[in-house]
Amino acid sequence: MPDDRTALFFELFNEIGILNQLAVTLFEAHLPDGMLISHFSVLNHLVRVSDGQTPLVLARAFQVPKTTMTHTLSGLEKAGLVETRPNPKDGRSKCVWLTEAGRRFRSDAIAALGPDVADLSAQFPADRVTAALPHLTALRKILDARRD
Amino acid sequence: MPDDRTALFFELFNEIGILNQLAVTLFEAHLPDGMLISHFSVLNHLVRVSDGQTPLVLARAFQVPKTTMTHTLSGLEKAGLVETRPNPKDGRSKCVWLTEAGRRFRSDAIAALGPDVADLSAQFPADRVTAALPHLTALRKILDARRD
DNA sequence: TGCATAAAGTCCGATATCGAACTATATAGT
DNA sequence: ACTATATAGTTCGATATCGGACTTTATGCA
Repeated sequence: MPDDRTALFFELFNEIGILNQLAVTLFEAHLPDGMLISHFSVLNHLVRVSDGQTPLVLARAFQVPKTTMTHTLSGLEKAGLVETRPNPKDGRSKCVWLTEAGRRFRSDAIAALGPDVADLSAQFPADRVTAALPHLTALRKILDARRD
Repeated sequence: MPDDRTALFFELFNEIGILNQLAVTLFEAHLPDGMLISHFSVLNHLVRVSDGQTPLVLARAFQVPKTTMTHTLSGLEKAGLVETRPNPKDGRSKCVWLTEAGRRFRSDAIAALGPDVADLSAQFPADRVTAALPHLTALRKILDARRD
């Protein structure tokens, strides 16, 4: 009966999947060699929110399994973009800190993406972003809460 | 200077990435054993749009590399959900056709997802979907056109 | 017609992702 | 304090994804 509604949600998620695909491809084209969106996203998150967070908190922020976050962080650490220290509050845990190189890498990446973003925002004005974003955020929170 | 705009787009794509993650996880939880969203999405596309399309057309529809589509289709074919026949118009090419099992699989999957979607649409009404969707579609088309 | 270039699909190698099982530490209940 | 259970993180094995190279067939141009 609410087959229309089902179809509507499928269409939404389909569109989200394709957009994600396109955005990842676009962004990764401007990142150096082995760096992926997953790496950049974590660095960006650490700058925007704050560093010193634990891997598990980061995994939850991006909604990826913790094994995936372990792998991503090990790549960042090997590249010298983050460093980890024991969590003083919890012996099982670690905290992830940005290095200077990590901050620089993030800045450089943003600068490299600048022209593309400028181009994009010429065709897709900021007010359309701000029109769509609250809906997406709301939906994300609902899905997030369901995942219990 | 338009650093705000850059940040805004990053936020949008970040939200899209997380939503994609959540949606894939939610959907795959209801698919049988080895079946993934990639498989379901292709079946759904073949039903909604039409079957008989070539792998390359499908790859473009989902914005994935053609090697990925080859792999996904081989999984579907091995499972007996699609079959391929030579393209009568082009000797290099094949056409992908749904089997009865493929149509049934897609129906069953949708039925299995029904309760979740119903649940979701109770919390996130259809008009919010229809409010957000045109923006996403427009952005997708812009990104799509850029990729030349 | 013949030849150069492009396009469709596959194969291969590298690696990102992820679930399951494991280790070490914390927490809760008695 | 002691034991049972839960949690943080890693390791391991399987596989999805993807870029690059290759094969085969089309197409464009002389």
